[in-house]
Amino acid sequence: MFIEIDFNSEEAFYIQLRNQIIIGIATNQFREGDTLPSVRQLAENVGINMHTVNKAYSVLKQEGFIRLDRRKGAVIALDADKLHAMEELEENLRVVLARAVCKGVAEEEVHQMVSEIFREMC
Amino acid sequence: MFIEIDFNSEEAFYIQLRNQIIIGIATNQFREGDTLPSVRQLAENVGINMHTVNKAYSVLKQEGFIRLDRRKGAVIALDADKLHAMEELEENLRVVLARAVCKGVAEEEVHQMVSEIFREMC
Amino acid sequence: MFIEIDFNSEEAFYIQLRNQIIIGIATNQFREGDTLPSVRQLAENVGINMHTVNKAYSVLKQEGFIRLDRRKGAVIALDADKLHAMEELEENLRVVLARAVCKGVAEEEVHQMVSEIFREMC
Amino acid sequence: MFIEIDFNSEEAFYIQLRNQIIIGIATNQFREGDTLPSVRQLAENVGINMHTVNKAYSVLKQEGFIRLDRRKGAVIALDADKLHAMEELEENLRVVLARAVCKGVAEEEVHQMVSEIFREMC
DNA sequence: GTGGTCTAGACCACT
DNA sequence: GTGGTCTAGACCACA
Repeated sequence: MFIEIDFNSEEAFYIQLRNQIIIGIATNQFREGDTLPSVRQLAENVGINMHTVNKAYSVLKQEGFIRLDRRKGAVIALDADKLHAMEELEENLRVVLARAVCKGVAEEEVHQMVSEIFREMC
Repeated sequence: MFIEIDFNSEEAFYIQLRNQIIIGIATNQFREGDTLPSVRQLAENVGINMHTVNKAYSVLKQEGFIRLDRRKGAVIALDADKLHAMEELEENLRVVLARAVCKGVAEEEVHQMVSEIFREMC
Repeated sequence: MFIEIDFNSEEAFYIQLRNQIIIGIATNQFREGDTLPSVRQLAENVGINMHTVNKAYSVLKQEGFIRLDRRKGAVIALDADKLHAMEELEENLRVVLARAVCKGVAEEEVHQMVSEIFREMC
Repeated sequence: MFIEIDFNSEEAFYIQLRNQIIIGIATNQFREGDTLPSVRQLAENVGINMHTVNKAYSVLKQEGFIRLDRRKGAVIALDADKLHAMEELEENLRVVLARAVCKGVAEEEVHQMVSEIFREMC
């Protein structure tokens, strides 16, 4: 899977990294049990510092997307705390949709977009 | 409208402020042409620094939700750059939905949640 | 309160720092709502790097001893997840007592030591 | 006796191994003079590297729980340096109890837990 | 002035 | 060779 950092983005590198890995999992490019590259290796590949990758991995662990195995490194492992995920989703959606609504996006358009994104995933 | 800051949140105060105001607009608590409270007044009400409110207003202006009028202060004024809004929405949704999908949330559940949020707005 | 780092200890600086702060809370030298020194200030006082103090604070937050307030910095705030605390305690005690038992320490001696330590605290 | 490694634990494998063996001794599953499995065998059983088992045994020796015999391998042999054990115990207890006290555990509960653990041992 | 982020380099513990 | 720890210095966002 390709992971790329946008060096001009506002978003912190470790957040970009985190998001791309999560999208990678959602699109089945990474599967439960797969191993992520070592911090050093990924850092070199994308051209950022080892410690920044480390931070991304720590966050992913804390958010329940990976676990850190001393032998294998970072392994995809989803804690299925769906209740918490639903709450988080709702809070996120509320903000994201509010922005869109203000700019005139219609409910139907959102539903279409959701369907489209789901087609890419799964 | 109630605006409240979570002082322990990870999110910067000015981002919390911005988000709540945008939700306020989407839920019609603020309408096109309405005036937001003065920087000083809002700062005092929610218990944060004037500079922070100022920053929130600047961001809102830059993102096309308000205009700053010398006499009236901050006035709700939506630039309806829908194309840009759609692109932004898609990018945001992609990350937000990926997180949910990983934790086992189903497409149907997302559609329901979207509908529910739209019911609260409009 | 005095916080001191033993530069010859096996234990990581940030763990020493964490432990001393926890003991400080247990002995009422820090009370709920008190503010810890800023990372820079504490780092200078004890003679270690700012980032190391930061790490200690992060761990304390994650373990539910402090919360990070953007205005006030690190504030003593105990999440009273007693159930989890009891489990953790039992696991810790099991190891600590096993070591003592092997070396001939008697149950009565442990009870006395526990009582003594509780007298220092509270 | 069952020895099991938690590959996702924060704790180093050799520390986990050491702790479990010490608990094994305290609970009389290993007795003075008994022989521990060979490094190679134990490594294979629990699924870790020989070097790691070796390290655990070295630490156990250094801490006075076993001696390493050329012919018999690792033999349970407790140096009863009780004074040192008491000091170590106190230091450990101070931290462990402080954590518990902060989360609202009462002295009485600790005494009960100590008694319970002692019942399992001996 | 504060913490957050990023980089960088070094050493060590662990596997 | 891997991650963990520590140090250090720089810049920025935030309050």
